[in-house]
Amino acid sequence: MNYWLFKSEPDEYSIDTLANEKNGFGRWDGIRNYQARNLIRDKIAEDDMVFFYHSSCKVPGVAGIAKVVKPAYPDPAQFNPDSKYYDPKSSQDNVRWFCVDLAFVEKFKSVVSLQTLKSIPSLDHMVLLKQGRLSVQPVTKEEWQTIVAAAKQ
DNA sequence: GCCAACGTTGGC
DNA sequence: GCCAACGTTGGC
Repeated sequence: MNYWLFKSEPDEYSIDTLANEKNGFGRWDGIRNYQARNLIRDKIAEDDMVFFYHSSCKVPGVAGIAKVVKPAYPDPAQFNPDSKYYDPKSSQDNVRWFCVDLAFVEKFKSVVSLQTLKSIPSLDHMVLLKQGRLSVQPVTKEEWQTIVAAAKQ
């Protein structure tokens, strides 16, 4: 079982949005970056655990936990001309983009802010702090446990 | 709103 | 295959 961090702008889709999904899961679509695509297509499996990160907002940071309930499948938005995620270069027999389904697990009492993450020395090498822009990224077990512990304080 | 740090595109 | 121009992300 592996750990990941997924970023979302809470104005678009927040941990509360996921928690309130009627069917109990939400589709994580709209990934249009090859590095992120390769991770979800090739590495992310059912039951993997995900930190839900809020970006581009007042207090950026980890807002809670989700879980992968369906591994990678073709993102329908790439075929939909009305979607902002439409990709004319994609086709059914040449699928470019993939999505996964996530289920809500837990919302932290308060966001573990980016500022807090930066202040924890053992997180120095986190991808989040090294490569700020990647929207889907791996988290080590140690990093996972450190951040969960910080959330419980 | 600014801007650094990327990623992508397309001419050559 | 190089690289300039452009686009995007995301913290501040």
